[in-house]
Amino acid sequence: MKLNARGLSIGQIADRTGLAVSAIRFYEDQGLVRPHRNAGGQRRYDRADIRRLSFVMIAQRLGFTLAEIRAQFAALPEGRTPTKADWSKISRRFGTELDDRIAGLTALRARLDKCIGCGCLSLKQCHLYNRQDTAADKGQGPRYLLGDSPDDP
Amino acid sequence: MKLNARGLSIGQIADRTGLAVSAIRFYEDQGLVRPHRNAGGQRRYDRADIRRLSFVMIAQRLGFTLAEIRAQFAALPEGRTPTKADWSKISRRFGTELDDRIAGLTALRARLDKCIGCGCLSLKQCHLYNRQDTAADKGQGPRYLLGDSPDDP
DNA sequence: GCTTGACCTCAACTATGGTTGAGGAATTAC
DNA sequence: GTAATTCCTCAACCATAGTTGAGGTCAAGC
Repeated sequence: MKLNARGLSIGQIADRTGLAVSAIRFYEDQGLVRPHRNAGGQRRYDRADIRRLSFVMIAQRLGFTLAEIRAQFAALPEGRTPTKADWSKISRRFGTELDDRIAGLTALRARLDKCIGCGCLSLKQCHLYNRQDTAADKGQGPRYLLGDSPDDP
Repeated sequence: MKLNARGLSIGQIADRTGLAVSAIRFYEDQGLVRPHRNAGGQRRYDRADIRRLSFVMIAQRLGFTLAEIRAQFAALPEGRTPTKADWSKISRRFGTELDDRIAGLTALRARLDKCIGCGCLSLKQCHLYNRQDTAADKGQGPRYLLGDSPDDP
């Protein structure tokens, strides 16, 4: 095996990360990784790119979209290889965001419980669906979502 | 306005639920609601369908896919209109499932914290990605996901 | 009875997150 | 030096969750 003229091939990266070659190319399209090219036009990756791609996998597992991950990656340094401190900072951001999401889900879960317990299914205004911060709510009054009409059985 | 010859039109259902007409038709394609047709071939809905569709909206908000919602709806009675008890039973199922998801996310969040704290970013075996119940894991040994090589800085 | 609005089907298009395959070029192995 | 891999780009396709528009029909108001 040759030394690849400095850098790992996409297949080697795929083996190291467990990602499919097609997924790695796709992530490049999405601006998540920027390999350089060798004389023949083939992609060559740094070792640091393995970390970058692994981080993508983890963040996806945590429920983040590629666009969100790309946005967070904007905080990584441009000129130099990210340090452990850079990665820790990003990890903490994801952690905070994840906390918010868990809190949101927990609140939603509590509302569901209230609905089950109080017969909300026939209430005029559903605790679960009204006055939420959904984009669709903007400019609209409360809707009768779980009740057919005010006195429905 | 005529009485619609027993049943609500799709436009009336859209007004009551806040859903787009196109979405309601799509949910029918997905097997989530089964309106009957009048003599002219137009869809006519029962009042109970409003509840059904509202439940779809709520379950989606809770993070469930249409396929999952359809699967849960299989527990609703075939011949008769679902009672409040039927809906409560389904709500509790979603609640339990939601609890599991929140617990899963919380566990993941804890692993992320461990990674941040212990310098996991350079560990051989990442707590966040190894030995998970992911389909991709099957038949494969542990991978060096967040570490480039055993002694990488 | 006719016009207007609501409804019909079907196909195409949106975004997200990729995979698959065609046809060809580069690299590696022997 | 040649054969086997691996890689390249580009286009098409998968699922999920719908929206949009074309072309045509049905229902309701006056």
